[in-house]
Amino acid sequence: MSLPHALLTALCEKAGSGLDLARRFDKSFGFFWSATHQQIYRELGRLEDQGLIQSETVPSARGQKKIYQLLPPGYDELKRWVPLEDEPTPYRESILVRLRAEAALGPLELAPTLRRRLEVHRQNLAAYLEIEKRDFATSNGTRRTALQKLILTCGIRSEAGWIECLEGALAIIGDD
Amino acid sequence: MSLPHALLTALCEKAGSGLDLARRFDKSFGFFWSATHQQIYRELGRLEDQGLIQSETVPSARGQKKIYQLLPPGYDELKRWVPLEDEPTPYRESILVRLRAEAALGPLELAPTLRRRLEVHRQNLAAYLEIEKRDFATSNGTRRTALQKLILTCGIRSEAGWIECLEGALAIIGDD
DNA sequence: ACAACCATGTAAGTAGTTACATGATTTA
DNA sequence: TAAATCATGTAACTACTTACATGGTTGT
Repeated sequence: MSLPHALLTALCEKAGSGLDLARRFDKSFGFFWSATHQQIYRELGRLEDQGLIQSETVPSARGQKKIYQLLPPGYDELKRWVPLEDEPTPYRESILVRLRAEAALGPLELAPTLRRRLEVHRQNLAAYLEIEKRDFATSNGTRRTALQKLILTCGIRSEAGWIECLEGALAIIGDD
Repeated sequence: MSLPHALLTALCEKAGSGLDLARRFDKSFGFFWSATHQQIYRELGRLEDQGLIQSETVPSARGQKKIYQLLPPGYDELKRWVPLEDEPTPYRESILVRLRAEAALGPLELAPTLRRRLEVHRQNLAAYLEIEKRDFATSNGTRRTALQKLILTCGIRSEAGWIECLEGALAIIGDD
């Protein structure tokens, strides 16, 4: 439900085209709000209809690019939204459902699936640590960078948590 | 997308009515797959149509209860599903979007919202620790209880992670 | 010429949310 | 007798996913 505000935030940081945004959502931005390019294009259209952002068609490179930028009303909307009450995202983790079913139904060859997930989270962790080293090497900068670093730390902690959880599960179910 | 399998797992553990399941999903089960009663009733209907579960209408207490139980085909379907490839749930955390916007737009009275979220996660953590103390006091039981404990530990770690993250954010933005 | 990529979309389907409806039974 | 709780649903809506469409440009 906060896709529009995620996009406004991204555009506030830097103007860009739909594809630019899709790429940012695939990388760093997508850690806290993932979205596909279809969602992004549709939502950019809505935000422009509402007068919160503005596009400029640029006949650059290949095809035609539409560079979006934040307008003052979009700025205001974002400021209004930020301090609103916030509910935790409903938790839905299919891997934990699988583990619970495995607990109830006995050995079911779940180990390969767990190992694949483990590999994914190890790679995520490595990527986040790389970003931390590259972008936040120098300790405490501004309030802004401190907050950005905190968000990254949150992601690092999350990935580390998954790794511990999955290693623990593999230790219990063994190699089936 | 795994609501049907979450329900099959819950019914595999113990038969029950729609309301029973809704209550279980509000408590322990909901930690790894949350669902509202509307979703649950609809999905139970579908699962019965597919012949995976069976209901027996019991004229008990108030109203009429429909007790569902897992049928052999439901059992088989669950066994088939457990070891399938599993993708991480797309990450969507509006509070992190708010923090990122706060980083970009300067002080915006976000502290009260952060404190409310912090309180939620402290209560969740306390509840999980209570369950751990109550249900998993004795160390290593069966494989089954070891897995259930692991899932709980995963939840404890997640809540502890949020608490650290939110305390860190409050330390940076102060009391606005 | 053809593959790979840039760039923006449409269409159809599934999953989840929000609001409301219904009726019975216990408790105050 | 009114409120709270048990118990099961329907209807309408929004968000997200999956598959496909289109057309231009660069590199081989």
